[in-house]
Amino acid sequence: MNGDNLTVDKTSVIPIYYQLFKLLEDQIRRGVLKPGELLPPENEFALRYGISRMTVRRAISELVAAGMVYAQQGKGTFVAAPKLDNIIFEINDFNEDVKKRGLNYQTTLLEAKIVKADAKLRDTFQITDEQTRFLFFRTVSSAENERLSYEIKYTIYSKRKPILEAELQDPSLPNLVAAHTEYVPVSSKKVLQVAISSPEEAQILGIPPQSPVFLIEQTIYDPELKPIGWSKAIFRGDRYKLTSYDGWYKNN
Amino acid sequence: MNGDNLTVDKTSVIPIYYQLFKLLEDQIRRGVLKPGELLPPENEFALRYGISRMTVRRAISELVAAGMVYAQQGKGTFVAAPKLDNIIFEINDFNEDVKKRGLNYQTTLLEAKIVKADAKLRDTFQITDEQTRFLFFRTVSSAENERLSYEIKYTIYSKRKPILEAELQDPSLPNLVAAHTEYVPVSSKKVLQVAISSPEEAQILGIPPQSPVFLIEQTIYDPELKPIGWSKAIFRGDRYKLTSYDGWYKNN
DNA sequence: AAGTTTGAAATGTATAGACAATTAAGCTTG
DNA sequence: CAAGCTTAATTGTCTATACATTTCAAACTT
Repeated sequence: MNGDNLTVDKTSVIPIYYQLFKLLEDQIRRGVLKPGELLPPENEFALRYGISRMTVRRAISELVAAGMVYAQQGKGTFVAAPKLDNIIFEINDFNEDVKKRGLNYQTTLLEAKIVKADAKLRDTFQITDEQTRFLFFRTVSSAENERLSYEIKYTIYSKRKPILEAELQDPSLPNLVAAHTEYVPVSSKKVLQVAISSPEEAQILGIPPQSPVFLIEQTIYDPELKPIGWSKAIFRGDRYKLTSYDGWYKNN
Repeated sequence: MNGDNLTVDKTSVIPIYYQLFKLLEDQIRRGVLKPGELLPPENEFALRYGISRMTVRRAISELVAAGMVYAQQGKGTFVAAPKLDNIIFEINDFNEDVKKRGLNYQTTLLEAKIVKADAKLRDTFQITDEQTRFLFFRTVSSAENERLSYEIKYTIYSKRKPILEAELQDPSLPNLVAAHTEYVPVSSKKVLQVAISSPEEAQILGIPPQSPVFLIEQTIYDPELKPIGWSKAIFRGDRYKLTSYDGWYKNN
C-alpha cells in the first residue's frame, strides 16, 4: 500500500531499470534519502538485485536526467538539492488557467487580412522589401461572455494558402507560422512585461483605461534567425495569475 | 571552420557518443535535418562510423533528452518539432536582469526579527500552535540608488541559529529555509500576478501609488508538503521585463 | 478481393566484460 | 613531517551479443 517495494521483479513486463528508477525516486521524494546523501555504489545495487551494472546505470541516469541525483566520478552518486526558484509556464497556460476553472471559454477572430509591411513591421522583421506581405490576425478570448485577452499576430505570408476557419482551433503563433510560411520555425523569444492598457485595448477588453495588464510579445525565428512571426498579447491583470510548481512534490 | 565535421575520432579524449551527439545536434539546429525527418537507423550509424550500436544509442538518447528527436519502436527516429511556447525563468532572473545591465546592484536588509504567528501566518503555514516562532525578513534591492524591488519573507524558526550577515549574500527563500529550519525544502509553489502597489510599497519603492507591479508569492514545502517558508516580492513594473528564449537557436 | 500470415527492419532491454579516469586514503620515503 | 607514490573504490566509456517488441509491407491463403 505504501509503495515500499524494495525489490525488482526480473520477470515483470516493466523494465528492470524502470523499476529501480521508481524505487529510488520514491525514496528521494519521500525524504528517506535526503539531499546530499550518498547512494550505494552501482556494483552494490547490481549485486543486491542480481542485475547487470549497466542496468543499474540506466536507472541512475534517469535520476540524473530528472535532476534528482548527481554523480561524481571517483566519489559516488549523491542526492541533489532541488532547484526551487524556477518558474516555468507556457503562453498557453494563460488560457489553460481559465479553462481549468470549467468556464465556457472561446476565442473569436476579430479580423484576418493580408497586409503590406509598414516601416515598423519591416523593422521587427528585419526586411527592406516593401512588397513583402504579411498575414495579420486579431483575436479576442473570453469566458462566460467576459473578454479576457486580446492578441495581434503577424506572420510572413509566403504560401498562397487561404486562411481556414479550421486553423483557428489552434491559433497559436507557431502554428500559424507553420501553416502560412515556407520557413521552419525553430526558435522563439518571449518578453513578459507589466503594462497599462491603452485606450483601444481597454475598450476591446471592456476594462477601465489605465488598468494593469500582462503584456507578452513573442517573436519566432527560422534556422537562420530570421524573424518569421511576431505577436503581442494583452491579458487582463485582474483575471489572470500564473501558478508554477517545481521540486520533488509527492504525486501519489 | 564551419563545424561540418561529419566524422568521429575514435582516438580523441572526447567521448565518441558525445561527438556523434554534437554532430547531429548541429545538423538539426542548422536546419539540415528538419522537423519530421527520419534519421538513419542506429545500425547504419554504427556501421558508418565503425562504432558499437550501443554507443550510437547513447548519442541518440542525449538528443531525445534534449527534446530534439523522438524514437518510435519499429519505425525509426525522427527530428522533433521544437516547443516554442514555453516560458522559463528563475525568480532570480528578475535581479540577474538588472545586474546584466552592469548596474551597481545591491540588496539591503531593512528588518530581520523573530515573530510569533498571527492568525494570517498560522493559516498560510497550516499550523495551530500560537507559540511557533518565525523568522521575518524585509529586504529592498536597488541599482544606482534607485529602489527596484521589495520583498518580505517568513520561515519557520526551528534551529536556534543566530541570523548572520553572511547569509544575506544569497538571501533567497530556499536558502533561508535551509539555514534556519530543520526541515528539508523539496518543493515549491509560485504565483505570479500583476498588481497595483499599495501605499506602503509605493512609498518604499519611491514610485507613485497605484503603479503596476509584478507580484510573486512563493511557498516552500518539506517532503510532507508542510509549508516551511513563504515570501512575497514586489517588482517595479516600469523597470523589469522578463525575456525567455527557447527552441533550437544557433549558439555558435 | 479480402483477410491472414510471415518476415524484415527498426528500436528497446539486458548482460558480461574490459579498460579509463578520478578520488581519497594509506603507505613510503627523503 | 611533508611530499610523493601506490592502491582500492567508484563512476565513465565502449564493445559485442542476444533476444524482445513494434511496425509495416509483402506474400500467401481463402
